[in-house]
Formats: sequence, structure tokens, C-alpha cells
Amino acid sequence: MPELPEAETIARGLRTTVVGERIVGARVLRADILREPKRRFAPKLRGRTITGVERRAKNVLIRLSGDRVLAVNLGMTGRLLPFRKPPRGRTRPGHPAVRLRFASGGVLIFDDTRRFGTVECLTADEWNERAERFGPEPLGDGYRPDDLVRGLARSRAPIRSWLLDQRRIAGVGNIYAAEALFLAGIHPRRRADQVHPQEAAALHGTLRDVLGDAIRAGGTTIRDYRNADGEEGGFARRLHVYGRDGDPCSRCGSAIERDMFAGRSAFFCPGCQPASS
DNA sequence: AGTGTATCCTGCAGGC
DNA sequence: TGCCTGCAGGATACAC
Repeated sequence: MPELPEAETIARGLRTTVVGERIVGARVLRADILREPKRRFAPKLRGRTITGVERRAKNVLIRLSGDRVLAVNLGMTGRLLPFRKPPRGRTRPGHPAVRLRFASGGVLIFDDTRRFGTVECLTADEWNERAERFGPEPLGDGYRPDDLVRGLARSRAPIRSWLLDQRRIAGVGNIYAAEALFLAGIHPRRRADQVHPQEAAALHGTLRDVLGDAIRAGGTTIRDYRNADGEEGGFARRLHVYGRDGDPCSRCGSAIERDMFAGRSAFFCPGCQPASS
């Protein structure tokens, strides 16, 4: 998916275009991205006004009048695309799943090729309860090196698995886990509780750096990701290890390796990221 | 508390 | 050209 930086970029983009819009129609074209029957979903939206757009973990939250939240999880290929008027011809998204029509004549389309994404209309309370399950936001002011040090010390999971677990830390996915671990010099298979406190503190810094830099670059486009203006992110060319197996490491020249575990590819530099230390 | 595997789904790249 | 396999930014459920 879109990970934290991509969801943040989309939320920021939407904030400038859809806040203030009043929803006059909601059409579900692919009901499997909902978690409830579409007959119940659509009526909940009509007549509501968009009051804000936020991000939590990898979710884009569209705040609605009447204390409702349209919670969008983008899955692997989800996009949120606003248009001033209904798109025609070439500009029409290829896999529209939900289409909101605004009083202004504009539309917001949730498009999702693989349909791993979800769209839910919840009360603010329902969302808040859901959000309790997420770990801390890595870019939050209150997130300190010590929080990561202590979190890692309590787990025997491989560090990459730890970082991908949304209950432990929110918003980190496979790309940024790989990049942060590279920059901190930690092998993705290293047990979390074997990461030394000073390494964990370094990882806290590299995580925040890489996530922040990626937001400033507008996210990473591997293939499908687009921001709310339909544009690609610029961070892909700054990746050190993700998707670069076989390439020489930018630091030491060793060939980047790919290794599969927990069902996903892990990318790392065998020279810079020792399995133990 | 972990891992491995499977599942949801479409598209694309690579091998033959 | 086509057909096949494997893989993809995520999340979840299951057996072990």
C-alpha cells in the first residue's frame, strides 16, 4: 500500500480540494471494498459535508458533518481521486469502486485495482475505538527513542516483522521498514530484542528521517501509487535497498540481497546490515 | 508469542 | 503471439 507517507500526501492533497464539499450522491460500484451492505452505506453519506481530511496509520480519514468519519484504507492499489466534474474518456479511472458526487458538481472517486482496500462510514466514536488498536505515530511529537527501545526489548519477533505490525508502530510498511533498517545498519531478520539500545535509538531517527523525507518527496511510486492530483511520488529514486536486489550498495558497494520471510521480500545490504552485532 | 501459509484481486514481467 | 509462473506498497485468519 501506500504506506504512511503516501497516505499523508493523499490526505494533504484532498484537504485542499474536498473540504467544504457537500455529498449529494454516493455510488458503490464494487461492494466488496465495503464492510457492510451498500444499501446501508450510501444513505449514511448523503447530505453530509466534508469538514476535514486527516491520516492515522495508513488510513485516510475524511471527516463528515454529524460526527461521522469516512475511513479509507488504501490497500495495495487504492487511490482517492477528486475531479471538478465527472471524468470522461482517458481521465476516467480504470477501477472505480466508490464515487461520491458533490453539490458543486465535483466527484471523489475511490479507485482500487486489486480491491484490497476498504471504505467504511463510521461514527467518530466507532473510529476512535478502532484507532486504539494502532501503535504510536512514528512522526508524532511524543514518540521518543526510548519508546522504540522499550518496545523492541519486549519482542522476539524479527525486527522487520515488528516494524510492519500496526499494533506496535503505525504506518510503517515494507518499503520504509527496509530503508530505515538499512540506514540504521540493522539486518531485517535480527530479533527485536537483540537490537541494542543505541541501535534502536538510531533506528528511531532513521525511521523519522525516511518517513519525513518521503512525505516531502510526495511518497514512493513503485507502480500504482498516485497522489490526489493523480501524480507519482518522487521518492522511488532515493530508495537504497527496496527493490534494488543485485544493485551495488550506495555505501559499501556490496550487492543488495533479497530474502523472503513472513510472506514478503526483505531487501538489505549484507555489508552494511550484519545479522548480529 | 512467533512462524508459515492461505486468502482476498488484478496486472505485469519474465521465461519458454 | 500466447501461456505459464511468480510477484506486488496490506491485512487478516488459520494451524502449528
